[in-house]
Amino acid sequence: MTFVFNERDGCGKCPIRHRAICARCDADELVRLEGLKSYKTIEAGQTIIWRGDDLSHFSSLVSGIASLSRTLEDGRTQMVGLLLPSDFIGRPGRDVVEFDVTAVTDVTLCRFDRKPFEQLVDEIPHVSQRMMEMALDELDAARDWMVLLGRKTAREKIATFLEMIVRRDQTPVHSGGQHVLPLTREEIANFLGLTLETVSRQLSVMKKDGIVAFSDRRHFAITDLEALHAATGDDADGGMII
Amino acid sequence: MTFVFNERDGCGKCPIRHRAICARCDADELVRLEGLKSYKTIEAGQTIIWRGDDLSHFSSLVSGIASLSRTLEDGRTQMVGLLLPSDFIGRPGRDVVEFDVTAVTDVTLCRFDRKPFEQLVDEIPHVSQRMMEMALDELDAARDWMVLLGRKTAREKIATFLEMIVRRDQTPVHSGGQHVLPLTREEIANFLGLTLETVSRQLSVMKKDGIVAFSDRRHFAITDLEALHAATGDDADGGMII
DNA sequence: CAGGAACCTTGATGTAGATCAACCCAGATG
DNA sequence: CATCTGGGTTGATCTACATCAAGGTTCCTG
Repeated sequence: MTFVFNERDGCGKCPIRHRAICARCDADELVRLEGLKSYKTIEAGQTIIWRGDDLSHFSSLVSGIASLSRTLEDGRTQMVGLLLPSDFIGRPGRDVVEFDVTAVTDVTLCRFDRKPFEQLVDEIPHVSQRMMEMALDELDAARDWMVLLGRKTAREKIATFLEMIVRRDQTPVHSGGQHVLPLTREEIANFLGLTLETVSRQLSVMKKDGIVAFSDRRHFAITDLEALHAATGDDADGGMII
Repeated sequence: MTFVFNERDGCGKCPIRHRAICARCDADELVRLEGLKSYKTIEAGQTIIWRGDDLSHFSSLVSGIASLSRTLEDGRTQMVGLLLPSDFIGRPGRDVVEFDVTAVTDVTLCRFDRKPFEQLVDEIPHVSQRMMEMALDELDAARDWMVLLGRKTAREKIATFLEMIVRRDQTPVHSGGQHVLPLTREEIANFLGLTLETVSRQLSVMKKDGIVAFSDRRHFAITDLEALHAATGDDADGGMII
């Protein structure tokens, strides 16, 4: 399966040098992989890996956004994760992907071969510790999302989604409170277990309620953060990890 | 957060000796924790840990079934995982639980203190490797469940649930194809993101369809496995990991 | 063995969100 | 500049599931 990890405090450059892989490893240890890396770019909309494909190498997202999803035979699709820069595709121990990985925007990957990577995991204990922690964080996030999918109303789903986008937005100086909405209405729907019409309607309602303001289809600002949070259905402290 | 791992090939005794913790560690390494373990039993229905509680020790399920769930302020609750014997409660690196852990049946735990366990993870590389792999398996399972919660119909949810119960049933000789249903209708509903009435109705429909037969409220047999699978909405190969 | 209590089933009705459909708008393309 | 295309909005209608409600079982307890 695809394993995704999150490390937003990296340098933004090639993740081989990232704290993502190991905050405690010294340079020597990480240099081992340098020679094996290669870059690849994928256009928005293209599928990076299909469910069931062989996982010949590991990749780390350098730039762009990708999604992890599954589509049932009749076309219903559910997104199960969003990959942001420094997230990771591939997992040690399994050689087949369980979900489709698709480029949401143009994407650059830094790839390296499986074998040497697995060896790294095997030989450098910090790496598997780090990956364990990250897998556990992802697991928490997935379970939070299960609560959303199973029990939240359309409005709560949208509010939770917007709050998540805002929380994850790393835009240095949040330019006038403006945030980018990286997904189409349909993609949001597939993320939230809704239809695109419901997403559109609920966003309209929240505009009328004075919670969000769209300057354009892809850019919004939160005009009432309190109200947004109240609309999520979560309690004060509770928060997703991702 | 609570981390759960699955190792069905253990000895069924105290998990300290389990392959669950480390298949590759030698006896000496594992013996270190032996002195620290203590047992605790919890009655069915009791909460083992509340969300937000301090995680003073790690536990491993010796017998019984527990659930992992979250309840929203207004009472809606969503189960996010089922813990079976040899599953694990607690995770290195975080000291607070993100979900409620509740005993579904009477439960016996084998507990040991956090600090020594974290040290074990730190010092014995196989352990964190093993835990990473298990966390990744859980992650796959959680994502499969997200597809169910977000996109499947009530009937598909029930069918998937029954299929999962059957797959996980370790009963040595599946006594006449009989399986135990360990959850009440309400618990099933909370697992599947439904109401208990819908669960009851869909089970009735599947009885009429000749897919399941209940000998009693808690015991059933699958009378048409083909049809059961067809009703799950999954494709032929696709399967949950758990 | 009588009386609860917890659990389950089934029916009637309500409703959130899906589905179907028409139209709008912005950016690409010739 | 016209037109086309891929989103996006908004309305009308439908439906799967929730909600409300009334029994029915099973099992526990005195």
